[in-house]
Amino acid sequence: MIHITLPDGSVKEFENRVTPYEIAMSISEGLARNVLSAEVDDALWDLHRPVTSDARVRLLTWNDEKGKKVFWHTSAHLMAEAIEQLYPGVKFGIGPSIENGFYYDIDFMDYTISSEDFPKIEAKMMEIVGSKQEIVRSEVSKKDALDFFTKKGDEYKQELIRDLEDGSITFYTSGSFVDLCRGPHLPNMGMIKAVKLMSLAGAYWRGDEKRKQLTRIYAITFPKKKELDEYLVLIEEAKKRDHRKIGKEMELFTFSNRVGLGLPLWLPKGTDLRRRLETFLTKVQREYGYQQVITPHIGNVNLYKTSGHYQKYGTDSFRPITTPQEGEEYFLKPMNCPHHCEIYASQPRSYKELPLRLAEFGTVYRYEQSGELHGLTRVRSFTQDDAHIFCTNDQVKEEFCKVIDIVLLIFKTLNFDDYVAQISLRDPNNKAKYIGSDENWEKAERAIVEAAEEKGLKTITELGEAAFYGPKLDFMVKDAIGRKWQLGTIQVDYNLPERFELEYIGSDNQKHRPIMIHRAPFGSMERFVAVLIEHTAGNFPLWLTPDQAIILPISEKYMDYAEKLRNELAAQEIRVLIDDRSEKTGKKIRDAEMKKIPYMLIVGEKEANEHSVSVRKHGMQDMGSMPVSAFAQMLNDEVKNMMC
RNA sequence: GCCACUUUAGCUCAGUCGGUAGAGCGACGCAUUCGUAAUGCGUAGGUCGGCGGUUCGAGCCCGCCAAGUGGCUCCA
Repeated sequence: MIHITLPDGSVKEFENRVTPYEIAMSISEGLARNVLSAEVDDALWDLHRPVTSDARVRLLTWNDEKGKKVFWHTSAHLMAEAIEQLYPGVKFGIGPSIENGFYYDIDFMDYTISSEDFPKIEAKMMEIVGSKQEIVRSEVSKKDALDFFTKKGDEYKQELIRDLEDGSITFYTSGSFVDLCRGPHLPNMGMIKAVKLMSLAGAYWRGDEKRKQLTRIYAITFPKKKELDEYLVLIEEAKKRDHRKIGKEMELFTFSNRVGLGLPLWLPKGTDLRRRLETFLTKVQREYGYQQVITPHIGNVNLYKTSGHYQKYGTDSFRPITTPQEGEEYFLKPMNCPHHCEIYASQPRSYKELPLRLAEFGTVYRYEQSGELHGLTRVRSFTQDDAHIFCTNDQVKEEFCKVIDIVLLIFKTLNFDDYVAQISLRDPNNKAKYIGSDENWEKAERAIVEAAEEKGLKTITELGEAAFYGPKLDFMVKDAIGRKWQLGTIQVDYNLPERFELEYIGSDNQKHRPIMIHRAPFGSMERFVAVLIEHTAGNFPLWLTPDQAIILPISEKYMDYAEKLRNELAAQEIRVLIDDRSEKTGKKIRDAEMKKIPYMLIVGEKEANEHSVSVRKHGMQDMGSMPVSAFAQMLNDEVKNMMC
């Protein structure tokens, strides 16, 4: 007898072997129909692979992330099988499941393939699905595995096998298609009811730029046709939130080839919005004891030799600027910290001055490969809401807490609730590659972990992701189509204080080295605004939006009143426009709605006589009329309530 | 930078078989003076991304280049 413990704690007894499928059957037929895979003592398991000893078993369905992964991984095999049938002789790299679907990297040899071939491949996949072929797991020896793919002539699989341990290698066979795979898989392809090939991309074998580029096909599958349709609608909706589209429509920013790639031009309305964010943060930072500084956009090559960036990145960055007479070399600044270090070093510092917090909205320039540029999220010129905190070892934790407070205040003010904080620590097995003493690192890492904990952040911890100069905490959010971006960042740095020989005089009258914390709660203004646009779909909070209200006169007869009204509201710091076109009210409302202006003020004879406005809120119906003063009060109250 | 695709009016897009370009929105003008999501009529606006080739003739076919999009690699 063996004992199977289910997630709810119940225990079932079976003869000496049982498959997860049989376990599902013993619970209900419906479950058995829907179960995709299983988890046996934390290992993923094929449905028909027997369990032969006591174990904890969790049955996985489409509703489990892990169940989806198995479903999509099997789908990758399905796609590969279809492609092998259509293009005999192609070679396969890897084909994993991803967050939404899966991909397969394929060497198409002499075949050329484009998205026009997708329907053909999809049809072949559905044909294979129709045959409901079973998927069979087999354990093979390393030698047999190598022999198989040597014979097949697939050097990519051979390379993968060479890195594997003998005795742990498994093949999965479906129809004529045999693939090296850890599994597990669906018991048969028949469960896949809808397939869609999404896109095509080049991908270097093993992510190495120097190796061959394979063709990556992204695709997704579903157990129900309806779910595919819903997914496609979701993607269409997400595209409507794309900050590049909304940024153009709302006249926030633009790009010009003549100015250069990846160099954003902020239009008046976008600048307006950005300035308000900057003013907001500046005010918060003042309360937190920051001092504003301004530094130039370029720095002498020696600055970057001192900082170490020249040695590390000099050849990858923009080329230096050379002065005509003296031949001095300057670089566009790729970061603000070296300049700020020199401000710190400009005078002797006492421990009584620490923590010293220097803040700057500093525009930096970084070379990014042309193919990598993307709207406002990946550019070559951007403005960091940068600050550097110079403090003692003992102050690191408190400073971290305070910065987290600022980030959370911003997120709360802007209703960002879907973020993850990533703590990046040292690789414990390779401490040698990091600068700074063991003792300091441990203290700083502990400080970050504790600070994140105290602030109740939802965190993930990544070992080995720390920069060589210190551990860090990054705030990650997703854009409209699910891509993850780093926004806020807090980084401890032992390196620059060392390189710039920064010092302070302690209470013991001895010289000490400060610790530096880099931090940017927005990250960069460009990226933050991009994410904000996608987050709000352009419906910015009232305090941020470029235009808060628009006056819609019923006819030209009420233009005088509209003008008077505008002046009155503008005097109360309300940003208001007038639609003075000779259009019908319905048309003006429609246009104002589409421009996402929060308040529409319809004025005609009645309002002019009463000194009132008829208010319509964006996305809502008529709110009725109210005195002008009441409207102004309401607006200002709304703004006040938004500022946490 | 690499792979694939895309590029037609300010925007969104159509353009058949190769025969010198169209729509809607927007802009402008005229009429209309209007009460909660599109008033009517008219006008202007295009070296069809650029350069070269094939052809009697190229938006359409071919080549090169540029930019955009989706990825890869990288991101101090």
